[in-house]
Amino acid sequence: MPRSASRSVVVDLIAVLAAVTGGEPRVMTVEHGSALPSGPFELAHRSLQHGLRDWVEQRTHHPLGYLEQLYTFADKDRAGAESAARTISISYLGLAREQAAAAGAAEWHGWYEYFPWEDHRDGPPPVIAGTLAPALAAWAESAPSAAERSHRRQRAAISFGLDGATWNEELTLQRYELLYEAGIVAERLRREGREEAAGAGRAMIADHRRILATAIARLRAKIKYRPVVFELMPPTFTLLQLQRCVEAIAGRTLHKQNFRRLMEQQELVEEAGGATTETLGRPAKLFRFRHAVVEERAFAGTKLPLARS
Amino acid sequence: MPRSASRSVVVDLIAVLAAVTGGEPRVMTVEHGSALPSGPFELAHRSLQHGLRDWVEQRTHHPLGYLEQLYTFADKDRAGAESAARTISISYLGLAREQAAAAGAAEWHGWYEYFPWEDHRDGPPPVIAGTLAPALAAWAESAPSAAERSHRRQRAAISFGLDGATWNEELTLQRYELLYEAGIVAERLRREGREEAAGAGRAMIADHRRILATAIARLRAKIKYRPVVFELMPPTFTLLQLQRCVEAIAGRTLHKQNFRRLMEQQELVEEAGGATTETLGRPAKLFRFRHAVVEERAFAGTKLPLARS
DNA sequence: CACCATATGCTCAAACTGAGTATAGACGAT
DNA sequence: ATCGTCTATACTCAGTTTGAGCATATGGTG
Repeated sequence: MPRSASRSVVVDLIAVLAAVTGGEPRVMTVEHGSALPSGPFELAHRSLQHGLRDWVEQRTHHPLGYLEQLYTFADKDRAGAESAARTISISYLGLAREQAAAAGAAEWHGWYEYFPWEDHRDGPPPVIAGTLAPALAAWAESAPSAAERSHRRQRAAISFGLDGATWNEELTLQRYELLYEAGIVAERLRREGREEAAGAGRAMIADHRRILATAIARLRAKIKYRPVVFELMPPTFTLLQLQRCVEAIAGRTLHKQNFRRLMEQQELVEEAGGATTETLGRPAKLFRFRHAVVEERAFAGTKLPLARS
Repeated sequence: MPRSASRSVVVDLIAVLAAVTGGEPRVMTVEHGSALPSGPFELAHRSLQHGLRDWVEQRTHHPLGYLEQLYTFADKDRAGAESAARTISISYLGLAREQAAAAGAAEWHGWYEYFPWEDHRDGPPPVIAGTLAPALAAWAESAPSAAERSHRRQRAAISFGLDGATWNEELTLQRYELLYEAGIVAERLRREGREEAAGAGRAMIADHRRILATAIARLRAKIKYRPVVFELMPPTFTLLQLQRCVEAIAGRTLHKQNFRRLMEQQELVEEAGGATTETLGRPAKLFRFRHAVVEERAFAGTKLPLARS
């Protein structure tokens, strides 16, 4: 593998900016919700991270709390027939607070518009049993061999929690890719010049919806072992607001008492004094995030059965 | 952020190929251990992943079990003074089996050569107390303000498990970056034209050691919630061999009985029949990985306190 | 002032985890 | 032949964590 320069490659950045407002997770879009914000890779910036941060903060007029690299997409056929040149897209996931999301002329769209099957907060959404499950079943049956049919059925069942399998909210990307492979989402049909299907969520240009699926999957996984939720919250909040925010992202409901216990025993929050009066019922205490713990503790991932030293 | 093409960008791929042989984790290198294998981004391949896989398999003459994208590095000053053009490096982490690692003319180096402070299998390595801790303390004391001094001390203590803090094996990248910032690793000193320090591990060209640190951190985290160890094992193995492999990667020892229980209750392995005679003492049963479980189960990440539906 | 809605606290059993002790099977030395 | 050593495998147990219920506090509303 000799070292030689490969030119004529276009590099751009794509940002998935997420916020939770009014109990709904939203993503910043352009082109009336059909694309994620993107732009050329600027040579001027010291680092990718800095360039993107500057650009985002300029656009939202608010500091951006959290930013991490998501994935670099470079498959040959990802842009569809639209572009001839090879494009590499480096995507980032950013988290913004409520106020930031509300302000400015930026377009924010609820991310379940694009993935209606991902919101299980009120139980399994009807689109699964009504549209997706039958379409996936048809796709499975259309396989050439019996082995392949069985394999497809199993993949569909595991991804979508069918046939008694339990729903796993972290499989967002696998689910989207399965629907793409099965020809159920519009992006795939569009590629092949066919009619667009209804009921499989709102489409985006190129592979932007796949990038959004990647972001959702990453955030759903991350929220469980790093205290990133707080990047989405206002300075003070009630525990229920915090729980609602996690639920919005995870797309499922949590056990209230256990969620509280978890927050308290991890010492991630402290009372900020005061209480909300806006809500009905007994007023809830206000809390704030203990920034100190992030520094004090190195948030470990999961555990291995360690031996004592 | 108008759409416009940015040319004159060099894109290349860097592979971190890991294997565990003889209880030591190793990484494939070129240039006598001073660089990771890399090459230009080929436009011909259908996808990044495919291109890299072909190249690696050609080189090692063995199928590559696992391959995932690691990170895309694009900071302006990462290549040092050596290169004028802006380079983007897309790095991948691949796992190879023992045989693959042993065969061929490829150079494999133990990764603890580069990170001697990361191997805690025989307790905290002497290099920490002997070299790193004093150097970090000096660096902390050299800070201009008291607040900064205290902050530096805390960072060092948490990263390296000093002052009673517990060692967290997943912080490999943070530790390397801290040592870089403190001017303790050779890469930093080299940049500034100073003498190279001894005892802080073997250096690599450009930012290759940082990329290796990223790979180690990722693998250490991943091994806990995805069954990727098996990609490093031969077809059949004893449970102790499996444990030694995990220990080699994690850089710490595990509790034997609990490790076994974990393996068995997760049904990740099944008896392959037969036993090893090579070892002293009672022969150990041979096991094989149950590939089926990967398909059957969607390996969830960590847990949230879910409510029943 | 009863009632409603939400917040917060308490309890308990099932599951999981860390870690110890005991037994089994092969080999070599006495 | 037997004993000791070494490793593998099995059993046990207490402390902790988790899932989930019930109970009580505290405000507003009719």
